[in-house]
Amino acid sequence: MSPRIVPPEPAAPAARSTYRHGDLRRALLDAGIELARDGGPDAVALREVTRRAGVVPNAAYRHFASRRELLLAVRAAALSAAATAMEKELAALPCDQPPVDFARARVRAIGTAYLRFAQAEPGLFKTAFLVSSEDAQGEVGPGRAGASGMDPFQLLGSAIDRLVDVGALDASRRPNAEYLAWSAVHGLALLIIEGPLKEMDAQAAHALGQRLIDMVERGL
Amino acid sequence: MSPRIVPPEPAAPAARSTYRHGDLRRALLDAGIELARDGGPDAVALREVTRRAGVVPNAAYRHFASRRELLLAVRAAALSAAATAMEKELAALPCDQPPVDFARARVRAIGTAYLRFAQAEPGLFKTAFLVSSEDAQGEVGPGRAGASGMDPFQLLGSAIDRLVDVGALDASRRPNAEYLAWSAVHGLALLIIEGPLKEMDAQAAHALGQRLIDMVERGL
DNA sequence: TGTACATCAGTGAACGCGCGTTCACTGATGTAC
DNA sequence: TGTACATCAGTGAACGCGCGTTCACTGATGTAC
Repeated sequence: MSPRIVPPEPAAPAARSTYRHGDLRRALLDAGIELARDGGPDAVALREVTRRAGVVPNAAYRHFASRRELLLAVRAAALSAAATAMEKELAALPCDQPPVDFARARVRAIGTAYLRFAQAEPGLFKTAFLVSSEDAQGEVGPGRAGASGMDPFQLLGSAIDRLVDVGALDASRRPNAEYLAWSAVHGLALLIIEGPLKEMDAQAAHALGQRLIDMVERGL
Repeated sequence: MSPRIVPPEPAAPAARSTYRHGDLRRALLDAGIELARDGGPDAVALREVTRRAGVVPNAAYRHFASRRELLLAVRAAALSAAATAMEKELAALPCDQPPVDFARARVRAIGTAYLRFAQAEPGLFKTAFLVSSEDAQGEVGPGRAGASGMDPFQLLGSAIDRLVDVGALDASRRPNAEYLAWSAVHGLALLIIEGPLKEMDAQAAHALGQRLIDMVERGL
């Protein structure tokens, strides 16, 4: 119908009626999250993000000082999503059990959620937990947290604290214990999403995850 | 002295007297290993590799079909280096101990070597163990092994087999046990070289590594 | 209620970068006679 | 032992790509009078 030859325009952004965008920062962030979801942190390219938002590349600089700042914002969102997944897993636990069991179950739930999140959202997982800490330097703030106001690492830390409180973990073993637990699930998550366990089906991976968490619980 | 103005030539490659190179494949591979050592797998760029070998970019195509093939060769070398580190750690173990202790010590030694290798050679470690398995598809062969003829994964697998042989691990727990052990050290290695434990000094990291390996031993 | 103006979000064009890869070539080497 | 020739390792030049970032601009918005 249209006499104009339309150049290839994959996933044409919703045409703006106004000159101004409305909420470009949000749109850029959403596009960044989408890219991270599909391709991990390396896929978050400033140019592609603006393309998806239907805006010229340098427009991003009104909202982010650099590609790095955009990536950190995306990473915060990914951390927040992970925290939310953990909170959800925690909320599903039955409360009517002995405190020791409950405390142990909480730690298990966090590990399980970590592994599930890695499998369900490998791109976001990598963005949240595989960006080198020097790239992410000096960024703490909110935005990384779930509804509880805690980020994933804080959730794990407080669950392990509780283990000590109820007497399920000797206080002498407490220091750095979160890194031991985290190491185990972190490593398995990577073997599953990028490593030799990639071909493993979700069910078998979940079973292996539970064995891993058993190992941590027994070994901590 | 020279009247010619020499353009900036960082780390000038040894000038060739002959037209032919001699062993360009080896030179490219060595340059690739050096780049991987300094910057991990992403740093292995075909152009930079040829630059360091003092050769024009497309010369690489006489020896590698693509950048990917070069990277796989570098990765094989990195795996081989890791295997050698493990063999060295194994060789240092005293043999005059009960078989159960010895078998356990072997597994510990492999984990310890894995963590030491990660700390000593983070770039090579990432190249060996962080390249996604689909990027590395269809590449097995030799060149990944140490003197024993086994690659790192085979070394771990056979150490765990021995645990079963001497009765230190129930056969029913054997399947996939290597992935549980691997997960733990893999995760810690990453937390140390790229994650929040980056600032930890080598000594503290080693101590934490030993605690982690204790945990695995107790929990397997 | 209407006009002048400052603000500043998004435009348009361009920069230089390094990358992987392809092409037709040249010239040193080693082999066959 | 000496020459003709095939092989093939490395050259030279170019391609198109996508990237991050900078510049001077334009035009819609909201505020002050």
